[in-house]
Amino acid sequence: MMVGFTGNATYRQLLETAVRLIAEHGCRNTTLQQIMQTTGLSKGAIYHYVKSKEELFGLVLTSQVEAINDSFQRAVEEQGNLTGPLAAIADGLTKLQEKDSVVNQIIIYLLAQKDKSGVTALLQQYHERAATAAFSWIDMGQREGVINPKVDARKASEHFVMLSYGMCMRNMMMSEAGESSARSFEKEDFYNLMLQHLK
Amino acid sequence: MMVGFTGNATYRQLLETAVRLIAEHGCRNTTLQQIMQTTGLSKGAIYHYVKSKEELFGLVLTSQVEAINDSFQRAVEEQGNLTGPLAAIADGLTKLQEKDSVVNQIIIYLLAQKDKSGVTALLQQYHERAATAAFSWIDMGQREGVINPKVDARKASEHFVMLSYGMCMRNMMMSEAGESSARSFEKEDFYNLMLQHLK
Amino acid sequence: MMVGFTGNATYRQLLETAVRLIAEHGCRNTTLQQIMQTTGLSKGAIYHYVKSKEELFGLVLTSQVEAINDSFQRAVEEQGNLTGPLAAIADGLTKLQEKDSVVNQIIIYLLAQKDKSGVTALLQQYHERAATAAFSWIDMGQREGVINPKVDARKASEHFVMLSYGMCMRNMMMSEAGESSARSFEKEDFYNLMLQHLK
Amino acid sequence: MMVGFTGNATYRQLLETAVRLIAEHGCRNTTLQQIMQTTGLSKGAIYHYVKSKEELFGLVLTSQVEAINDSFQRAVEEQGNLTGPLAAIADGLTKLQEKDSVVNQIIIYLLAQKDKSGVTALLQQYHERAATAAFSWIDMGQREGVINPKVDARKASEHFVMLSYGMCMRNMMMSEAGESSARSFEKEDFYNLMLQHLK
DNA sequence: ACACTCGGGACTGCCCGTTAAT
DNA sequence: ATTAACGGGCAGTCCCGAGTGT
Repeated sequence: MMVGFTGNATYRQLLETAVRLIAEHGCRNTTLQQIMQTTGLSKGAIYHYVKSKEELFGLVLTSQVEAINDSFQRAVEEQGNLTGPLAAIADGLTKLQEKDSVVNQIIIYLLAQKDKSGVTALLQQYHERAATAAFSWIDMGQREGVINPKVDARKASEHFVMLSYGMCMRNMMMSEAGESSARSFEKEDFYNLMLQHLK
Repeated sequence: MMVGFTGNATYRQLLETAVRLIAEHGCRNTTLQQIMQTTGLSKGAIYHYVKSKEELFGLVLTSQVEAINDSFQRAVEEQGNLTGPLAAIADGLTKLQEKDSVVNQIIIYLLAQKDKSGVTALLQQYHERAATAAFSWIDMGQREGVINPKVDARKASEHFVMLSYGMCMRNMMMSEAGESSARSFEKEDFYNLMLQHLK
Repeated sequence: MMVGFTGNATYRQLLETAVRLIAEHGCRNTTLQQIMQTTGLSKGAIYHYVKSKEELFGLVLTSQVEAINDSFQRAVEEQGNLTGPLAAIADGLTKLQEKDSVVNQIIIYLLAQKDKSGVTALLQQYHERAATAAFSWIDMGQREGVINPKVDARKASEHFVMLSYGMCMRNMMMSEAGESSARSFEKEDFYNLMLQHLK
Repeated sequence: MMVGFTGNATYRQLLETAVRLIAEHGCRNTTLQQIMQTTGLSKGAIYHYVKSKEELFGLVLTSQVEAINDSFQRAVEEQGNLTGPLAAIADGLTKLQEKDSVVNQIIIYLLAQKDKSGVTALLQQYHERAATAAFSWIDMGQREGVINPKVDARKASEHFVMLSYGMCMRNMMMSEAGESSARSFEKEDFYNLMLQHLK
């Protein structure tokens, strides 16, 4: 269903509106009525493109991930302006978990209703995509000699993705907290951890 | 509001029923109507004890965590029947993330609506509790000499909690998946990782 | 669910409004929104009393049947002003099938969605009630000597109910028809038929 | 609109699919989407042949009736293998009311929305067709001397059709019932009744 | 203080039909 | 003559508060 619409104007409008509303009000508060009102589309029109609110959000999810991956590839190609692929990787991964990024909000939103048919598929799709992306990044690093070739790229990528999930959850939980003792594990810690493993 | 009811019969019935229904149907599908029907209580009666569905679930959450921590303490006291405190720690942490445990379901459920007033507090409460528990476990290990005293117990505990969050999310996402290449990171990997860090 | 509300004011208002709206616009066009608007009640209020639109209509159905039966009993008690119990019976039965009576509209409406859970029960309930009413009428006639005691009251009552159903359907089908050749079977034919059987 | 398509392939596919889906899921649950999906036709294509769901179902109705009448004519021609035209008539009429036959489901479905424009016409059409069929059957019986020539064929046919309607409704209501006391009026009773009247 | 009935408002999913484009 | 796109409408579900009685 998602195929073929990619270039459609209203379809893109739908996705963009969803992103904006989610960023503004969160997933749960982004109702179909708001989307209808903002886009000017009717309920039937929306249901012509997506078959549920969840699918819409899932589509937003993948599109965002795609964008992040693209920006990573571009960053690598431009090279040099980053302190090396390693930093790019760290940056790519952390981008996936910024406290209240749309991506994470959607993941949690979907996770909370994975009993609904179809939702699990969306989530697995995302995980697979994220894991392979991380894998390709590490692999690229190994070819270029910046990452120890002995490390199991597969396991390491899974490990990093999981860490990123963990940071996401923790950050969501601690957002707006005192931040005092909470700030004990941050981006740089994540970066160091990675270095330790990839040397 | 939660104080003073702890010993009340109907209050306990409420919690137990909630646990059972969540385990059976998941958080989202556990509606107030079902709880009403199962307990025989009326809507108003329930709201007399808890002021929202979220609070109820939060109460369930902490009660469950309490139970897990107790069982950990007991396990340590009995000692010997486990291969050492380290294994007990790993066990304690993994218990917090078994695929579809009630605890994790509730966490995700709450996380998905942390914009609601009060929910964030519940989550922070949980995180703090989990982190301090992990900290106390590591600390205990260091005193007994099984864990390298040089490691920063604070950071390590945060790290482990995050890893446990990550595994939780990944497992929820991949549940019912082909499990073929998915089984690349499991309990033993977690255990090894811990050993590496704590030596 | 219907028990206990019988005396409630809003509940009665609900039923009465339903009857009126059905009589005016038909079952299908009587939407919940109209009911809400007319009664001034909210959706939640309505669903507090009935658990579906069908149940509401079913409740209307039985209440109407009850009313008809009552009016029959009263007619018999007053006696004399009718040409005898027989005519009263004929009148009672025909009242159940006046072309566009609310009763028949509801029956058809429910019949058209008897696949929905609970609807079948409502219909059986109605049929049973109607059949036993007819039976009691015939029985009463036999005791008073106006009806041949040899006839099987059970069978005859079923027969009459079925005939009444048939007339209902036919009349609904032919309503607004030319009425020319269509008027070949009417109330008096029904009356004669009954006489023939009951002598 | 229905004229001219009779021989068309996709048109026939449409009808057949409708019959099958109705037989499987009932009228109400046979949605346009299902028909689209099963036939592979698009919404526009379907609406090119019929101008509403009701018309489609009406078309199915008449086609089915036609088929029944044909089978009756064939049965009469073969003669002898039946105990006489009378039995054939009874058989023909009862075939029109088998509990959950597609025919009756459609009739009820249409009856429930006879307020819609055009639906009444479809129903009258059906009734007329059924009544004249019954009339011709009785007439045929009188010419062959098996039916008392004194009976008013017109009235009798109307009577029988109505009885058949009544049985249809009753059977639909009582389907899946205890069948204990319900089984008081069945096919043979119907047959006897006919004999009584036609002698 | 405690318990509950009664009522309110919001939202999702679904479905049928029509219009513009080809 | 076939399709994609779109428009509205409706039922059912849910969580919750306001008012009532005890």
